[in-house]
Amino acid sequence: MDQKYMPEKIEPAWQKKWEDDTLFNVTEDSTKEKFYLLEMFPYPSGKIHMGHVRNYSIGDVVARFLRMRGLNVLHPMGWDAFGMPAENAAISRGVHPAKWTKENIDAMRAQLKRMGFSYDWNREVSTCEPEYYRWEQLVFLKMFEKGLAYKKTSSVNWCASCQTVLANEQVEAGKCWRCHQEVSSRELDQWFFRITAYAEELLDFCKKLPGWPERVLTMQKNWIGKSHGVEVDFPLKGRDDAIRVFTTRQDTLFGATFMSLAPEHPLALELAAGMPQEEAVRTFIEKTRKQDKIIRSSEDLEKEGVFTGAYCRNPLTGWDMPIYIANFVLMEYGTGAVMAVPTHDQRDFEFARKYDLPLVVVIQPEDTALDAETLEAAYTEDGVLVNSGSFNGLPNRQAMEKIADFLEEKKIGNRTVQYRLRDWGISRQRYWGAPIPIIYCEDCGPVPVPEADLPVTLPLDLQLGEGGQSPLPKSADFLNVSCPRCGKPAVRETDTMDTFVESSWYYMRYASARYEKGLFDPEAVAYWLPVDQYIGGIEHAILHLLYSRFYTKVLRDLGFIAFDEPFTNLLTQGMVIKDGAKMSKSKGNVVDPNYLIEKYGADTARLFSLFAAPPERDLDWNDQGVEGSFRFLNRIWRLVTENLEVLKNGPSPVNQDTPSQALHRKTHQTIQKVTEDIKRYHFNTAISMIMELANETYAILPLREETTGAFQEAVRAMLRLLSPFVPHITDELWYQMGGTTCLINESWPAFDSSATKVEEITLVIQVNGKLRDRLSLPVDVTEQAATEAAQASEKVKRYLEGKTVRKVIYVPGKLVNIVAG
RNA sequence: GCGAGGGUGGCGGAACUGGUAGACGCACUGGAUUUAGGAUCCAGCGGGAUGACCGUAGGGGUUCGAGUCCCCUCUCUCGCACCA
Repeated sequence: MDQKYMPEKIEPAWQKKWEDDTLFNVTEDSTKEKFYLLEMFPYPSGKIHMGHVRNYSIGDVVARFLRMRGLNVLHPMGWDAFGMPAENAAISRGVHPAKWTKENIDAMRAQLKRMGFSYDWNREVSTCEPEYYRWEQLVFLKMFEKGLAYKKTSSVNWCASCQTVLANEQVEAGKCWRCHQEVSSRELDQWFFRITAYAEELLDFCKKLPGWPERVLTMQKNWIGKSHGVEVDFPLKGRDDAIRVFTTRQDTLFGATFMSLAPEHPLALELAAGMPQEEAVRTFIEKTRKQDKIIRSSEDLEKEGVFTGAYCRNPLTGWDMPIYIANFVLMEYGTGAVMAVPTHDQRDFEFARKYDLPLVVVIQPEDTALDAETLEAAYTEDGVLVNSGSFNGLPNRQAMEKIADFLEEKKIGNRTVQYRLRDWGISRQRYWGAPIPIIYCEDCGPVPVPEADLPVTLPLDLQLGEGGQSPLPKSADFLNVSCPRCGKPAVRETDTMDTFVESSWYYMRYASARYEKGLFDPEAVAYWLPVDQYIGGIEHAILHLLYSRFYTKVLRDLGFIAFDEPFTNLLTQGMVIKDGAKMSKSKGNVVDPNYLIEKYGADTARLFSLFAAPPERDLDWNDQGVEGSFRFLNRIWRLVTENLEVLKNGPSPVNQDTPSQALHRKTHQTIQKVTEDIKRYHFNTAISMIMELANETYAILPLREETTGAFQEAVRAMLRLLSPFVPHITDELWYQMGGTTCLINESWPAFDSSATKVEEITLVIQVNGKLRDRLSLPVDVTEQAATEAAQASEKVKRYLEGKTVRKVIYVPGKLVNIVAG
């Protein structure tokens, strides 16, 4: 009696066999073409979710497919194991972060294995292990040496609920990216990575990453925010020095009527000193500095300022310009000083109206004169220069160049570029992270930990504080050391590194995960890296992907590696949606992969997540759709098990009868289509083509002597084509049919182009572009014969009645269009 | 506001360089089988007054022919947003 399809029985058995046979473990092999396929590693939260199932199913199809095509495929998995949820669990449940993390990793590893993903587990990496982060500390020291890691006091983003600092990239619309609480600002002594030193290269290589989605490159480009402009000196009245401003609108220079300084500008207080305004200026500066950073940089903040009492001179007009302190001017961008052109900048306009400052129109539309008195908003469009001395009459775009030339000639200013990108703040006032390998000595200042003393191990015997504060500053054992330079008592840095540092290089570690002599074995890295295909969520478009690109360039410049970009091709998969919303606990629309595996098996979970939508789009989860995928696998199961005797024999040659030839053709068309579709990551259409093949294979039943060969061929191809998607059921059926090798070690089926050829084609006949008939004609029909056949058609004749044929369009193999009127 | 990407049956989605719109699946309808339910199998399934018509957000254009190319409008999603 045939056995029912019971995934819960066969799947674990195959997973065990794969593991026992170390089927997925790879080594460097210079005789084979390598392919490094990587999916973003997960944070070990304890359970996989549908996003993981989808991400890793996509990756596994590609990995298994390329393996079958003969490539040496590196497909590793690991854990982004540092981070706050571990600390939160420690606080709420009293478990140590290390224990919590380890248990979660064990649970998730088991789940991933239960999904049947083809990872080389020998290369598993967990970033919270000293064997991993010690190399990150080494890189930190090298960066420190080169000035790429440095410390400065600055106003930083502070998340009160997470009790730590956030990088600019980790603040989303004023809220913490992780806990979504309001972010405020604090003055803190922080470590930074000098990512701005690579701004130009990070931007430039956007053009050199053709394998990345346009969307991601655009987001990175916007984030880096390069703008071209000029720096201009405005001489201070009564002093020898000048205020330097950055502007992208040098064409409006003649309209600059006052100056705005950031409250943090070094000259702010100095200029007001001794003036009647001094007290007002001091109060204003204090007030603004106390103000929340995010509120301060939001557009709807009322523009406010205060006059310093000082003046500078417009270098082109010679006018005296009052100098104001303005709350909307940011010290971190440009020079912290802005020349104010109220007629052509909306912010300056509002400011000028409020404080009754002069307005001068210098650009206006070609045919309309603007009146500064009655202007209701700044005119920011293009136009022609007026009130601008010798530049009058020039279109402003041209004037930009001319004025820039003029400024450079007169040595008043220089063309320059500015970036929006800021340096990456990596200090975190957290416990569960990689310690920053620095020691503070009263005499020597910050001293790097000697390389020989690495790693600086995170002590595991500490208890977390009540409010989530790091226990490191209170741990005498950790804290107290002697200065490596002078030997005097000193203390360790107690901040840990942002976890994005770990994820910036884990993909290199996989190349030689157990290597003990350095970050990685240079030969292994030279063989495997860069990653050929990276797959992950779009939410990392800026954060992780920009940091990784930066870190790669740093490692290159430190001499560790020879490539420029870490990920040659990037695929960003869409979210998993249910009932119109992203799956989330708060929405209550979460589907647990465990439940799916129990009810339908891993193969169904994989199949549905690949079939329901193309990878880049959001996937709408539908329980009935899952049933459909399960049903399909049952169909495949029965197709094989009910014809096992026939399938065990053979394969015998395909007969020449019509049904056999039709199935034979469909088999080879399917091989061709599925191969092409997997190559371009159109898994949903690949699967639907296999479904069609299954339908046609069923249609040939019941088997007769002469159709056996075609049937055997179709089934054997079908199982191999399906195996990257649903590896368990296909291996099971393959072995039942007498196979002795797992399908991942079989070769991918080749298609016979002569088999896909047809003798007859359906030619579409149109009259004036409208479909009127379909004719079955030989493939090699001549244009003349096709045209004649078309005009002979009864259906077509009716439409031609009373009309003259003016033209006939013939597209070989497709259609005949008769133009008549 | 700026930038990017989308709008195709009841639903998820197909359609390579312009050439049969709606593959495949879900849901639904009818039938077979069954004591019944489920499962399975067969058939149908864009709309419509069911032979000549209309249909890919709406409007215009190019073309023998447009979901696909061009222009305008609407709409949704995402990213950035006082960056001088």
